[in-house]
Amino acid sequence: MDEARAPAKHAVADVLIPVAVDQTYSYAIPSGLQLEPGDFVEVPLGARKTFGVVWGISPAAGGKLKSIEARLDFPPLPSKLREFLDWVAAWTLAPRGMVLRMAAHAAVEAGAEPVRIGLRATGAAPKRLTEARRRALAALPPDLAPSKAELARQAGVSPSVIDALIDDGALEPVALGPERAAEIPCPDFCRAELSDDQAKAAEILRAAACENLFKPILLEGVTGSGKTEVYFEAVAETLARGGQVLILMPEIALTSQFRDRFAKRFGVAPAEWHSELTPRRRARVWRAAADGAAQVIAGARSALFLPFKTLRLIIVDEEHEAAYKQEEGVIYHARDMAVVRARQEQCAVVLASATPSIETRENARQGRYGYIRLESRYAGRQMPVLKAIDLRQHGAARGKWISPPLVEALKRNLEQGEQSLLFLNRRGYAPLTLCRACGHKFECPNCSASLVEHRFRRALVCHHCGHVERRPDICPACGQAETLSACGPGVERLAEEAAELLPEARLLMLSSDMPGGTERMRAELQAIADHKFDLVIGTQLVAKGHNFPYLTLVGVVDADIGLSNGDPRAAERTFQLLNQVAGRAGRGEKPGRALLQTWQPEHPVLRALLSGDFERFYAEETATRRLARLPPFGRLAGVVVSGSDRNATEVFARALARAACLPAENAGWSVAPPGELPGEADIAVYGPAEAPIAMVRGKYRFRLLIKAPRKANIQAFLRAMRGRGPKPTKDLKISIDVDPQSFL
DNA sequence: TTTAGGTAGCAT
DNA sequence: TGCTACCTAAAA
Repeated sequence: MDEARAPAKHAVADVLIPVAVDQTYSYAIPSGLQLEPGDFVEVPLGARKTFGVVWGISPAAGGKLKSIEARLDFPPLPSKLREFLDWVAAWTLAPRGMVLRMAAHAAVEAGAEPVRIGLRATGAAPKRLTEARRRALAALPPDLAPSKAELARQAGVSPSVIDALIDDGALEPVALGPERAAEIPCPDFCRAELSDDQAKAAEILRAAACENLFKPILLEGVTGSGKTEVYFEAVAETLARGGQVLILMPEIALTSQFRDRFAKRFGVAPAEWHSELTPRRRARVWRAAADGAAQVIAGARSALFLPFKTLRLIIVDEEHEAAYKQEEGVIYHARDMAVVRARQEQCAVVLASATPSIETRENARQGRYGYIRLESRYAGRQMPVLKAIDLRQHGAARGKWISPPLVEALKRNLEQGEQSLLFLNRRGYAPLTLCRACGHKFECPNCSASLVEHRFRRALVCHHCGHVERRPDICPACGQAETLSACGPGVERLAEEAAELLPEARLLMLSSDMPGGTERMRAELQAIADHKFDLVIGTQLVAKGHNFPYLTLVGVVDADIGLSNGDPRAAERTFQLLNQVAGRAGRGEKPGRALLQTWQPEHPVLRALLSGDFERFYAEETATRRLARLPPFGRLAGVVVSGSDRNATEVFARALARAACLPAENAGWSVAPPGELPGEADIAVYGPAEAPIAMVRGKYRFRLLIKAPRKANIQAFLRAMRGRGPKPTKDLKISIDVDPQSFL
């Protein structure tokens, strides 16, 4: 057929759109529109319009297609990022559209950058020179032009004075360029003095950063060993070579002290990325990542999806932190995905921690990751001395929680003018409220967890789902007054006790549910660092990230909390947390110590912390993890759900068993990695990576794979699910016989 | 994720 | 019969 006379055929763009579908949609490319993969476009979708990203271009196709409306003015998504997004979607079983949304939303949500208008003196004198006008002109800087509001504020005049000056022709508006999203860090601004150990470690990281090859490295160093200074050297090296650096951090609260340290080393603060940024700022940082203007971005887990132009180094700080798990929407583990992204970009990735996760430690041991260790504290500082207080011998008085030896230590520390921390990882006043007359227990109506009394708020709160109710004065079950009794300690109660014991101490209680938000939290953490308090009582909030140079004594009120809650990671988590808390002591000039109140000083976690023999702990814990096996299931089909969140996983396994009309005992949960699921179950159900399941306000949301030796098992299972059991919801997505690949 | 289009339940 | 709340399928 004569090409020239055939009806005009348009090339077709396969566009990924930010909705919960996995496929790309095909659109006709209008003639005259040049498109490349990665380009942002506007497309019609049903009754509305949305943005999308061109994933591929094919020559032409039959059928009627809707047409692309326009090419949007955003930096195109680099191909490596597109591959990464595809990979993440496949791994997490999330629709690719949702992964795209996560990565591109920031660019689009803020809309067009508003044009900034500044003011400049024309040189012409105003017709009338009042005092206010004189002040306004005097406040005008010679070089750069401020905005109208800014000038009015600086001169202390009302904006109408400025307007009048513009009308008079004394000032003229000028268009200003967009605000800079990032300053330029200087690799040699202020080199830190490194110890021999640090220098050696830094050299290895620097070399890795130069190679332009995928290289994961675990940087393990005791609290206070100066890991940050060490990886800063790799950052400096990367900057010197013109590459971009991503520094992932678990919490935003961390960033204020971190940015100071960064600024000290590199002259300016890094660009930041986290959920508290305004949409406008986010859009700017996004662009700055894409055009290379932001050379270093420090951010929370979602920074992993920024469109870096030349990403050459990723740091995952505190890699063991559970905050790296995204548990809603696209469910992923940012630490693992950081490794994947590094592979995609062929660059180095440094996982830093004092107490690495079992997985990372194991990867290092097997040689899949490089391994660097810093054994001693920086600047000759000593590690804190850890001691157990055996509660079987030195129990606290009835209704009290601070044991005599700890009371003694706190008093002495106060007398010496030094700062102490009492740590209890339990918010509120008391974890349990009972009626002494009838035994009624206050439970959450949604999740049947016991309600925690918050005395300051005069409320009973469910820490599981957020349910709040007023604390009644009479028992709702038996109607008697004054019989309700608070059982067990929370930080509020501990603060009460401490205030009685040390009335003259300047005391601060800190927990994440205090009103005032991040702002106030930061101020209070700073006040602690400035020694404005003698005694701090806090939850794990005080354990993370912040340095308190005057803190010399840490008292852990209940070192056993969390050891027996059934979570397969309980031991690991407790070990990490207690190490972090204890490590707060003695970071300044004076040596520190930590006293751990415990009922079980022989527990492997306590033993490891007290002896400092982490090696043995890791070996034992890894072995335990490997051995985690399910009870044999006999001839009946069983359900196994794998994942590390014991609560959600187990609940879900049970729900599935019920749906499939199986006895509850045939449901189990496992922490085995997907490839190593125990063989006993006829049917194994497992989710991707770390977090197959997210619990959303009492409902469960599932993304699943089902694996079974025989297809008949699966069919029977599905039939049972569709039949008598609870109806699967739309959140229950089941795909069959798909094996997630190992990510390395 | 968003939205149009259906259906059940209930008041008019 | 109209209205709303709730559910579901489809979006190129």
